[in-house]
Amino acid sequence: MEVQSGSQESKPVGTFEILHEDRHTGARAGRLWTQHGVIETPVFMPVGTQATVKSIEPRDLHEMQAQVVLGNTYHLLLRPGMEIMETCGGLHKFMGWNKPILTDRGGFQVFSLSGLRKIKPVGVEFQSHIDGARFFMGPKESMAVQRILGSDIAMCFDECIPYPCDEAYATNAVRQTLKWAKTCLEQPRAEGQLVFGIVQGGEFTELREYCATELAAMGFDGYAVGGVSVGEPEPFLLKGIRDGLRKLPWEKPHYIMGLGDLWQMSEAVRLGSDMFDCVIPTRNARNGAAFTRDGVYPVKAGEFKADLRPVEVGCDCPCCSNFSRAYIRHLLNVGEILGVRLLTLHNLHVYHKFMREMREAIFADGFKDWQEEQTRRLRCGDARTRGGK
RNA sequence: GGUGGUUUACCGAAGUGGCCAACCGGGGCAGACUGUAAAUCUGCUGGCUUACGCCUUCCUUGGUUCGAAUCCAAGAGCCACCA
Repeated sequence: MEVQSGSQESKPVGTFEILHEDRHTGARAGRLWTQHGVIETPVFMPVGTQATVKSIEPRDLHEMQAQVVLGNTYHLLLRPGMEIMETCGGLHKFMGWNKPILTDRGGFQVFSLSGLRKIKPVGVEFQSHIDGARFFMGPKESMAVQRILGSDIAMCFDECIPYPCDEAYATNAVRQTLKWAKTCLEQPRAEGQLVFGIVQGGEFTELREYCATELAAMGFDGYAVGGVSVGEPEPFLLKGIRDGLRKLPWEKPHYIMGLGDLWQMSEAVRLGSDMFDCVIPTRNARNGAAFTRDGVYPVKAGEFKADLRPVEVGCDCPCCSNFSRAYIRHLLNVGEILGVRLLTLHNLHVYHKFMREMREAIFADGFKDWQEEQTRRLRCGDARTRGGK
């Protein structure tokens, strides 16, 4: 089937076009055609684990020009459950979002809920974090759930290992991941649903290269690098990305899972990555952190008690256009939900703008300079005093 | 005017002779957060110190005691009832 883009063009679902490659780096700007529309890359995908990007709604997402959001297999299977999801006609209809959705496969919960599961050859025995009920999820179950969810991009069920992790364990996890990837690929899917394979391998270069090579041979619609940003020091994180990308087909979309530090994303783009997701801008907003192009700062801090400047000077998001730091700080400190919502809007706005600028810089063959400038600001800038008085 | 009660750190509130620089809430401050068990979690919240520790504290003053936030006396503030 074919999809229409903003212009009158149309291409088959699953097509990934690299529109331009930066002349001086590995960065590229592209377009991924999905069942629910075109995704322009590099792209940041807000995380909407439980069928909502916490505290905001689709209208907000459209306004900030979000192109695709995440949903989570594990969490949505537990609640509301697939019977209801089927009745409601899938995740798009259920949550009122008509643009692309990528569903995470529940494999991350193998990592994040490590105390509540047992890994077996055919899948993972989970114990629900809600009521303790035991249930099983393997590649087949995960894909079945993602089919019902009807996401545009389904992720392969895999084993995400922690950091640190010894080589023997990592090797075994890669073996498992590859076996499950093959099974996933054989499962029935929703109409137009793409499937991405996930490279694991921890900090071990050969393992990651091996995993990537094997996955590439299976022929996925796109590829993800997983097992990064699981608490490892930044040099290991970047190494994991480089190792993961090295053997992947260059012409397919590259998704770095869970990566959400602005500078780290720019670095990953420089190496040839296209897609990112992360809870940082949303979760940290709820915890009072304001993201700016000059770094992060806690708006909750007392020094902003009477600060009339917007959260970020020069920002045109709904939060900064209308409200002061003093007000946002007040809302957060008295526990008013509006504070959380406004700061979430701001942070996501910053993220999306960052991605759009990256894309422009790539088209202009100026990615290197752009990134250097951003690095200076993000890592050495003073977020708190941005814009002077 | 009389009788009874009460007074603890920013607020509330434990503690009623040594284990008390004083439990616990709230508030305040700081930090953490990378595919969401997260509008969460951690630390600090008398002074000086990185810390060990030292110093000054539980309304005020005086006393009892080896030792007092804790017991006694007087005073002050607040509360209740009686006149």
